[in-house]
Amino acid sequence: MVSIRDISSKCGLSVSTVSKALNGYSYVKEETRRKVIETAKELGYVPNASARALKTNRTFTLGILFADDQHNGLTHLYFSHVLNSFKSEAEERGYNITFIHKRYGKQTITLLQNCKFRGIEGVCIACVEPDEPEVQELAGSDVPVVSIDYIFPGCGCVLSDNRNDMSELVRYVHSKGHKKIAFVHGTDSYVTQQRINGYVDTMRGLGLEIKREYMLESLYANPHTAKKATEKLLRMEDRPTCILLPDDVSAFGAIEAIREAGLKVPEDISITGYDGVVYSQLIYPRLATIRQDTGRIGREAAKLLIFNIKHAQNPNLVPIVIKGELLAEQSVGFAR
Amino acid sequence: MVSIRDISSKCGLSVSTVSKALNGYSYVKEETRRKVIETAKELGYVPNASARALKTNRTFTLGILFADDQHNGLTHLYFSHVLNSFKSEAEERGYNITFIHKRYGKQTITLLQNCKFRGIEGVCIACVEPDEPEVQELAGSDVPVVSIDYIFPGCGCVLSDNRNDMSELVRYVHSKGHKKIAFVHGTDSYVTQQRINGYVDTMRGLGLEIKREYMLESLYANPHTAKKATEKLLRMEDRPTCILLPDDVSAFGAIEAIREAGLKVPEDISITGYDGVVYSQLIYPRLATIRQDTGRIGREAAKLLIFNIKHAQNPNLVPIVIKGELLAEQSVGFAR
DNA sequence: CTGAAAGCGCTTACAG
DNA sequence: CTGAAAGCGCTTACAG
Repeated sequence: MVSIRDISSKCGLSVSTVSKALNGYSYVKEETRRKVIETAKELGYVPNASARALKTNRTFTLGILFADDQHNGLTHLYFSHVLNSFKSEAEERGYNITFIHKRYGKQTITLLQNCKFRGIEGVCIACVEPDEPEVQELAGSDVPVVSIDYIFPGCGCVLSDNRNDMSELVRYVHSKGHKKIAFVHGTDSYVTQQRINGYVDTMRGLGLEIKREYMLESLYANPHTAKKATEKLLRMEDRPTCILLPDDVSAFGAIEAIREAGLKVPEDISITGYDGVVYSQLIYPRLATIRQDTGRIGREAAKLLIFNIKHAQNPNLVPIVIKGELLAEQSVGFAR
Repeated sequence: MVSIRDISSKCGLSVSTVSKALNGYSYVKEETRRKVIETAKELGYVPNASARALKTNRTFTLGILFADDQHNGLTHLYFSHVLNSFKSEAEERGYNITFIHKRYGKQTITLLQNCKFRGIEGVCIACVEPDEPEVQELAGSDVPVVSIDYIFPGCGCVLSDNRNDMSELVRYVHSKGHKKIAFVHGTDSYVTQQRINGYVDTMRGLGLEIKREYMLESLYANPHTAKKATEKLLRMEDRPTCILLPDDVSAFGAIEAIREAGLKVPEDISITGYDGVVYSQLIYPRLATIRQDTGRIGREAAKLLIFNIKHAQNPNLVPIVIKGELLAEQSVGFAR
């Protein structure tokens, strides 16, 4: 590997001058700079990130912590979109992306130790069990953290506008004449709380009855538990005319249950999804849903994290809320 | 940050002894080792990866190059699954994962330079425009490369068994009585070539006519171009009784075209997908398709890459072929 | 079994 | 504008 020293001897200059010329700092005679750069190219010089990091204490590396309760990880349709835009934005700003894990050779260390070890400058936490002690430790450490769809005290965060988006969804369904609106919600979490609040308050505001039996729990992104919940709702004497599902994948499960019951969407019963993944718009009937602006969520998260790295003494902790978009599609019909 | 030097002074030992004790090499008195480890824990010592890498020339970091022609990147359903298992396997073996890109601060460098700069030990190339000069440069360099679904000369690779899987699909469709089998294939690539070969040879072997008009090109993972191609096939006088699509996402486009033509799957026309993504089994009719073993593909790629890093002088370049699984589902009916 | 010394490749005050 | 020197935190022959 050719080093700065090779350039220096070839040019007859000191190592420090070469370093300055290469990095464009301080005063270096234009001619000298040109000669150095030319020689570097000629020799195929590539700097050594480890050496630089050791000296400057900067790695320009952001970590991603990314694992949901069902271990979908990267295959989670919603979060893979968020991650994708996070990555683009971060790379554009000169940062590298890596994944945080617990391995250290053949041993196991904590997530925080892994970050320290590798000199990771900041971490984006998404789609993770926030109650895990190691995640808490990381979020409470001096490593800047930005979370998505969850609030860690003292950390920046980007949130989708669950409460208001949910409210909009309920109002839309109501505008189609529905009064008996069931809500199959995800398991308990910050997001779920927000959505339940949006649902309950809006129902109340519209003067609609909130039936305890109309609110069922199901795992996120799990069509099977969603199917079960839907079946339960369909069996009720006074069954709902519309079912709100926790996400689009769950909606696929609901559709299956409805079809197996010999019913049709939206003629016999209406449903909605959540997230607005591409598949929800490729089926018939197209799914009424909330399309999350995953591009903005990821980009804002990257920007915020980088900002907070630069302003570690005075980070921006105000939640950034990203509004979703109602897709008023075919799976909601007029209530009869 | 507490360093090895802090431990050494606290213990009254030399830095070298501390290093040896911590790393478990060479002879260190058991008592000494215990004292060092205890003090390290007490002080909250975490090693410095940059310093170690600078000295040992090893980063234990694998790079991912990952961008398809349509810039789906991480959101590509098939490849995100492959990546997910690649990541698990690599991390279990003590390697870190990062993404390769062209940024160097505010400047742009080549992919190979980025790898050299960051000391990346090996790269997994997936879902990329293999003809790009920078990708070629990387694949032809001394950095070990493993590719997925593509063969770079001199590099290891993991391939799905496109030719045989395609053949199995055609034979399955034929077993249901279909003779007029159209093939909407993806744009030209290694994978496409293999599948076309599988299609053509099997059709021929079954004594079926191969109509030039039955073979149409469409972008991968693009429901819109697939829909267009399907519409074209449906308008033909002598239209096919079954259409093979390039992937499951495309199949969604085909289904739309068929529905809009007032026809039904599989009663009026049969279709198949490819890849076996989860959504293909959540719709009605469930999609007949080839389910790729993305878990194995990713794991084998990681294992192979790590093997080739360790055996750089004598790498394993024999393609690893991973068979898919035929899902004989509802979207193919009996030909009338 | 332990330690002194060199050095990985770079950056950066400091002096000139 | 240029250079000598120190040092980032670690590992590793080598000597004892």
